Order: sequence, then C-alpha cells, then structure tokens
Amino acid sequence: MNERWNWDDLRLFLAVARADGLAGAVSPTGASAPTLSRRMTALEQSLGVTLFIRRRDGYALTAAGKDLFGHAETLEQGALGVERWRTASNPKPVIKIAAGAWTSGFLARHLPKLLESEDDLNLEVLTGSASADLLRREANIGLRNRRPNAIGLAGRKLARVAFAVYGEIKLVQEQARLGDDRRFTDCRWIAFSPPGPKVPSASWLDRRAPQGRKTVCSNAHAVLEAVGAGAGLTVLPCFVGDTTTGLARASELIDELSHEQWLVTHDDDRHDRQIKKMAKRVADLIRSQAQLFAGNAGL
Amino acid sequence: MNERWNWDDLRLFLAVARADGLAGAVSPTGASAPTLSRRMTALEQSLGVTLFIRRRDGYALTAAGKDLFGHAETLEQGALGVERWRTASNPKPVIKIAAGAWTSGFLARHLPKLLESEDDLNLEVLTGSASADLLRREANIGLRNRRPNAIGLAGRKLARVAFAVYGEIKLVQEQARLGDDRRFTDCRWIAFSPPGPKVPSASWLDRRAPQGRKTVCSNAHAVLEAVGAGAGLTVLPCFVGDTTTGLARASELIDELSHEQWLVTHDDDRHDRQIKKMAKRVADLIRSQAQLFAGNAGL
DNA sequence: AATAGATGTTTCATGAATGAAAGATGGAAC
DNA sequence: GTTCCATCTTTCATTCATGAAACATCTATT
Repeated sequence: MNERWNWDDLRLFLAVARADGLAGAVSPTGASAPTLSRRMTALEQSLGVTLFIRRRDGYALTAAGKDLFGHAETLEQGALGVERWRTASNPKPVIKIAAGAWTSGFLARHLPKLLESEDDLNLEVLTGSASADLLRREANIGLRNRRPNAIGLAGRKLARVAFAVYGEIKLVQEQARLGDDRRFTDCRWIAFSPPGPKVPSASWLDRRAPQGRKTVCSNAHAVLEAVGAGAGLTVLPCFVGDTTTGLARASELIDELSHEQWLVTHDDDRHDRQIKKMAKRVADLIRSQAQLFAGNAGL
Repeated sequence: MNERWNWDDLRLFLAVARADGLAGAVSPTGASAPTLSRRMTALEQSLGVTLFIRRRDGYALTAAGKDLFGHAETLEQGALGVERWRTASNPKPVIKIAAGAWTSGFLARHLPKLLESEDDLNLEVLTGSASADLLRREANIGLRNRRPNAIGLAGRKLARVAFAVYGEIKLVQEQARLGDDRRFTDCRWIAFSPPGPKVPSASWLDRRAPQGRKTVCSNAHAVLEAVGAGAGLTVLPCFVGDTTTGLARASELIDELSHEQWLVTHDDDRHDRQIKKMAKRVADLIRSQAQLFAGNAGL
C-alpha cells in the first residue's frame, strides 16, 4: 500500500460504483473491463482498503467504499468545473461543408459516421454554390462536380457520379410497356431547379423533353415527395434514386450528366487538424460508396 | 483536443504551477522532468488551451492556466479529503523487531536504511529475549544467536558475529606493554549484564577473570560510556567495538563467543508483505556488513 | 569570450499498462 | 441436470508511457 495513488483512478472508481460493476462502467470511462478490474484492485492496494465486495452479479461498495465515494464526488465536482470552464472558454469550432442539394442530403444521412463522439466540433452542412462559398471562406470543405480552378483551392477527386431517370415503381412499370419512342415523351416530369445557376440535370431535361409536362420544384425534398407520389419521372443521381425506397430506375445511366465528385478545401485550412480530419472522413465516406455513386449498386 | 483528459494530470499541473517550472515539480510529484513536460503538453492538447508560457527560467501560468488552477484546487481538496480519510481509517501498522542490546543499537544506527520513505509503517525496536517475544507474537522479527527450535518459528542465518576484548585506546596501549600473563588479570573490567538470562560474554568473563575487578552495567549505553572513559576493558561484539570511536581491540577474536546471527520470523507472518519486506531489508543490511560482524573490518 | 549553471526538450531502450480473446464462475431458465 | 447468459478475471501480444542520458538554450559569472 501507500504508493502514491492515481487521481484518475477515482474517476474510474465513481463509474464502477455507480454502475454496480465493471461491465456498466466500460462505456462511461472508455476503459475496458480488464483495465477497470486491475485499476480497482490497484486502488484498493494503494489505499490499503477493500472498496468493493465482488459478487457474481457485479461489484457492491463496502462501507469503506461508500466513504471514499463521498470524497471522490468532491474530486468530481472539480473535474466538472474544469469541464464547464473548458467548454465555455473554448467554444466548439464549426466546420462548414458546402455541397449540392443531393450531396448534402447524402452527407446528412451519414452524419453519425462523420461525427464521432470523441471530437469536439459542430458541423454545418450548407447547400449552395460550393465554389463561391469556399473562396469567400464561408465554408471549409466543398463538394463540387468539377475540379476547382480558382487559386487557393485544392481539390481531390472522390468518385464518379452517375444519373438516371427515376420514378415511382408502379409508374415505371407502366411506362416500360410503352415503346421506347413514347416512353419519355408521354409522361409527366418533375424538374429540380434549386436557387442559383441552372443545374445540369434540369438543362438535360429541357433538351430531352422540351415539350414535356413539367412540374418544377426548387427544393430537393419536394422533388422526392412528388416523384414518390407518382406525379412524374425525374432525373436523379443514382446515389439518391437507388437509395430512396419506392423509386425505380426508368432508364439506363445518362452518360451526358455523369461527372466526377470533387472534394475542395481552402489552402489556408490545409493545416487545420480538425478540418483535415473531417475532410478525410468525408472523402473516405464517399469513396467507400463509390459503387453506389457510379450507379452500380446492386438493387 | 477533447480526448478524455486525465484527472491525474491536474495533480501534476498543480505541482508544476506551484513550482513555476518542471524542475521543482519533480520531487513533489515523483515524476521525471521529461514526463512532466510531456504530460503538460498533453493536458494543453486535450483541453485545447495553452496553460503555460515557457520561459527560459521555467513555466509561467497563462490567464487560462490561472483559471484552471482554481478548478484544479477543488480537485485537490477532494484528494486531500481522501488522504485524510485514508490515514485516519488506516493507521500505520507497526512492525516490531526484537534483538539483543547490541544488535538493536546496530539496527537503530541504520534506521534510515530500513525505513524507506515510501512505505507506510512504523518500526519498533524491542530489546529483549527475542525468542520468547516472537512465540508470544510480541514481535514480528527477531534477531538471535541461535537457530530457532520452537515450532512455528522460521530462521535464516545472516552472518557470523565475532567478539573481542576492547578498551579505551590509551588504556589498551598501556595494557599492551604488560606481559600476556598479566595483561587480562591486572586490569579493571566492565561487565554487561542486561536483565534476563546471563549473556555469554558475561559468563566468559566470569570464567576468564574470576577474580578481576568488575563493574557491572545493566545497560549497553552505560557500558560504552564506562569503557570510553577508560574505566576498564570489556568484551564486545566486533561490530560494536570496531565502530565505536575511541575504543581499540585489546585481544584477538574470542572464538568461544563467536556465533551465528539468525533472523527469526513467525510462520503466521510469512505472508505479510510488509513484514517480509522489512525482514528482507534487515537481512540485506546485516549481510552487507558481514565483514564487520565477523571482525574483519579494516580499521 | 569562455565557462559554469540553470532550465526544458529529444532520443532511445526498457518496462508497464492496455485490450482482445479465452477462461472461470455463478445463477437462471428450460 | 444441462444449457444458457451474465458477470469478472487471466493470458498474452501489442502499444504506450517512462526515465536516463544526451542535447539544446539561455543567464550569470569569471
């Protein structure tokens, strides 16, 4: 006994005491059960006191353990104070990611993968014209469909993005019975036209079905609602169409529209650890879904 | 930043802050300067705040460091509470060592070597009949001149103990001029007769100088005072006579009296970590001085 | 200037702490 | 009974932290 005891062991002690055992203390502490077991014995050893009764269904505090618990809570007060001070004096940095409407949606769906619990930041997903935002430093990470050409922006190629025509499943089956010549003329279309410059898919639709009956939506969610309701066909990136239940492809991939996905960062942010980490996560996420983006997902 | 920070690092932080640098924090914390350096950087890293300004003559707290200092002191209050509770509920155990008068003195002189700062115990050196004390569990460790034969006692042989006649230096030089026949008869003797059974050296003296002029002392300190004052010769273990300034040997080693030194422990104490440790220290101490005990010390 | 005396930081071989997996243990359910 | 399911503990290869020594930096002194 009497080796100088470790303050941090009291943190573990509190967790074990509160969880009535090692198993429940694993996640709050971030230490494994074997470690907790060893540290608790070490604590008892160095304090020269038995703190727990080991029962088959967990740990129970001894009288001495209860005494220590009180003192440990005082320590915890200090630790909580540090924590409050830290978060107050050190507001979480915000990383802004700018992406197109569909891509933002994709990122949003995979938010849990991007925000691992251990890091201390807030994410903001901006939908807008990525390139401009980045140059003005209104965003830290951009996802665009072209290699950036402005000075001060660095780009990484992530994946190929394929497009196709999609519609509500039953509607698509009906349409399929029509001849190829009438298939895409004798139908209603839903066109996505977000604010800002015209998107390629909308331009393509204008060219391919200039006289079609079109409903225009300026909002991605509305497009999906409309298409899902069977109100018409639309052009979607495969990573959206293929992952939205109730929709089916109504065409082959549209080569004209397919493009590369680029991740763009500002040179000034290149050395920011947090931004680098987040950029890597976004890149990894998209690359891991390359087949989906390329339209090769097994449906 | 934001990895779960270590409570124990605040202990080090307090020490570094109070010492205005790493060097001064080494001894209070028990950690080395490189470790302190690394942990302080790690703490700053995980808190995401600069705590110290590194100056050429040490560390100085930043404003943020001063903030943290306050919170850390709260933690420290808890730690001190634990400390008080621990020492109160857990009184230091006492280890009792029983030994003869001279051996006790030897142990007492080397007390610092036996009591290393890190262990939490009190020592009691009992002078008395070692064997009986041990059986009655009145002592934990005994030093005797015979192998223990009682059941329940375990013995380890440590060293050979030699005896010789000693006297005050000038007195011895005078005596040396006398013939060998008169040398030990024509003188005064100091006899040591502690309470309890007669010690071998006293018996030897009775045999060798039955008609000598003897002063009897029942107390070791008194014997040395008397001999040192030139009041007479006496028989002493060499480890006493050879290390007492002002005394010189007045004879060869007395083979009849020389015996082994045994370290005796009670079987029930065999598994007590503290007692085992102390027994080992005593054994190591005496063995390291084997030459002195055997009367071969270079004078 | 050169030297000696502080300091904190790197380097590197060693040793300790860690977690995954396997083991052990003791109920509870069938 | 036997089989599960929960617990904690051991084992063992790996990773990480540690301290001695060398290094670097700066100040004060000769």
